[in-house]
Amino acid sequence: MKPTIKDVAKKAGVSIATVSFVINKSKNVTPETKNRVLKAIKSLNYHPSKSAINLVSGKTGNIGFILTDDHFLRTEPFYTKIFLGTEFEARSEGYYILLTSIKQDFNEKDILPRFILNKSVDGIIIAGKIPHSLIDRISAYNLPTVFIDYNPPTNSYPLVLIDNIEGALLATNHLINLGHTNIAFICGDIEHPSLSERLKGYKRALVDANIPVKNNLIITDAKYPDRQNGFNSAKKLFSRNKNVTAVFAGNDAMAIGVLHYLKDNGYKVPQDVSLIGFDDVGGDILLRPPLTTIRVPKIELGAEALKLLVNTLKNKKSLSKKILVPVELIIRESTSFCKSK
Amino acid sequence: MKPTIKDVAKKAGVSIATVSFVINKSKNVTPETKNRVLKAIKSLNYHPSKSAINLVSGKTGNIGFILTDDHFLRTEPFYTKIFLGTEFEARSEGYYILLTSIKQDFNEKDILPRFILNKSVDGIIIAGKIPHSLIDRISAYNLPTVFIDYNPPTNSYPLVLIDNIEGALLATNHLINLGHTNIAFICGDIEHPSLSERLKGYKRALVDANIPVKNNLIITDAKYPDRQNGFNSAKKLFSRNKNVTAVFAGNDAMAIGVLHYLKDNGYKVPQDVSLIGFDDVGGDILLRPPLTTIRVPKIELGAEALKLLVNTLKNKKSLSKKILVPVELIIRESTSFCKSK
DNA sequence: AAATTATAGTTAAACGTTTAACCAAAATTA
DNA sequence: TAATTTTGGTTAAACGTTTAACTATAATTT
Repeated sequence: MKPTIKDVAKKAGVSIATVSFVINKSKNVTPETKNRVLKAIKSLNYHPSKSAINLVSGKTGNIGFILTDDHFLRTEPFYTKIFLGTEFEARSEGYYILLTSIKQDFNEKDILPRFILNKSVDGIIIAGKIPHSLIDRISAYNLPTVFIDYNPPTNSYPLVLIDNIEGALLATNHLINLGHTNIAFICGDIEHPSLSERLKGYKRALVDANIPVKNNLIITDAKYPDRQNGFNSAKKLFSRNKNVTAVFAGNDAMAIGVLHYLKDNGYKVPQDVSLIGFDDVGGDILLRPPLTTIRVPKIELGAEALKLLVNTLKNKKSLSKKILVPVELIIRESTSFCKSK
Repeated sequence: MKPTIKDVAKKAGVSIATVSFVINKSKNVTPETKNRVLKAIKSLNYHPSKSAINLVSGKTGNIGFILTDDHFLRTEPFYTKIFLGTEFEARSEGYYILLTSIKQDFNEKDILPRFILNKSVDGIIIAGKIPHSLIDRISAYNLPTVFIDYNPPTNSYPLVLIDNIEGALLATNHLINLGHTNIAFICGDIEHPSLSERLKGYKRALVDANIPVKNNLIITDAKYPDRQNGFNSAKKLFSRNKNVTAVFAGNDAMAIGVLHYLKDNGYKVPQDVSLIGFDDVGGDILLRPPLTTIRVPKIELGAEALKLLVNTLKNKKSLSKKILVPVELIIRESTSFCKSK
């Protein structure tokens, strides 16, 4: 049978309270007894019962992680990496993560994640854009909540966001520095704050460089920003615009779609068209040429969110912080000097 | 404050035991009192405390799900879908899933998943191939364990496996029926039981059709079976074999790699070469032509594993069952009649 | 009608911790 | 030296359930 604190106490010749004090580093215990207890713990291979701890503390030791299906299953392991970051950080903090996915079109009829209904979590991390109605219903349970890569318009939650503006500036300036002036911007799901910020950064970079912002070089829609969308948008762009020399895609998935379009239509990358993405999902090793992109530290995003949430849980006071994780320009082979001058 | 069973009891005018009996459908309770209790539960929005239940039952209500990093992060959402199946099924069974990833090169020094060390799970599901040393160390904790898509050579665990032989027969016969005779087989990680079975099925189909099995048409290695590997293997195959008219790749990822190679080298699919994969991961919508493949019901794999594990947990006796989930031939556009006759 | 059994419910112990309240001995202060 | 404080511990209550043991009443059997 699993050893309990009683077994440890007996073996060490102390009361169970003392064992508890040793484990939790509270109260004063002589180094001597402390060692005896520690030795007993080790020799019995004792691990405190989570259930018992949870029962007296009123906590669950769990944190819920919510993701939409499409984010979880998308080809590029963007959100899965974020989850990994959270899970990894949770190990050191002693929390377990309950991952659940919800349908992207979650509606009033759908039932909330079970861990919320059953109050089996101490807090929640929500990664990516989720429907409004869901946010409202979750907030009714007022569990501490942290959002990753999504800034819900209504409420003021702690946030862990990508420095999208900076990234977009980096990307656009990179193209400008290479001599490009006919720089297109392609992006789906433009209602998403992260993506609309990338558009904002793109525009700002152009303005700063005294390059006019042309609307026919900007292809955006509200559809899911995946490869297919990138392909379609590229088609739209190039069919009415022959002199584009560089494309900044809102994320790598769309950039890959653009790349497919360009290849299919005889454009050479980067000789004819430079292409830059965003995210650095780097899944597809076969991609030729390797994609220049803006690296988003995905593991870190997840880890930061967990830290933020744990802080909130410990301090009780929600510090409503907003963490902006920095991005980095990764130059590979899909961008080069503008030749068509 | 969260309502407890006491609050419900008081509100319904019964003892807490009666409330418990109502919840657990045990013992006799008059429909009348039952309704009173149910109404009280609803009006208070009462949810039993997991911690308390776990404490008295000695169970945790959690199930651990172990996956290697590369499986979790691979481009094709194969194992992620399996996880989704498990998680979904767990909802109806009332379990929570603790997902953790381990390094693919997990070794003696690495520490076991926390939920095992802390005994925070009632059972474990392991998806995909994992290192031997890990299996041994986990088995020391003798937690009920179910394997998905991997049959560890040493021990006799309950298994949920893909019907790989049947799938390979289906795939190869499909090509044979289209008139192909020079059918190649390409696959990495051939030590993996699932993949070596696909090879076995390939051979059997050829033999059954009186087509000689030629070793120079079989390209296998021990590397991870991803797109890159498929690309490399195709290169190897076609550089020494010009008359191949059909390729059966061990999984879709490798098939996609093969497709890339073929496209890059002027082969038309399916006009020059028919190509069939396995898994039906169907991630990459941009893939042209759409891949004929063997569909593996991934969600079902995960769900079956959970059911199997829960049964084991409830019956106490490990029924050491082996579930073989059926596969299905999905004909798309990457295969066609053999023209070179 | 008496004896037995089934039904519907209650009481209280147990699960494994944390922690407030307590206490004796040792150390410090006056 | 006596009074006070600190140190190093113990005892026992509490957390929210389940469930064995019990009881009173109703239903059934003889």
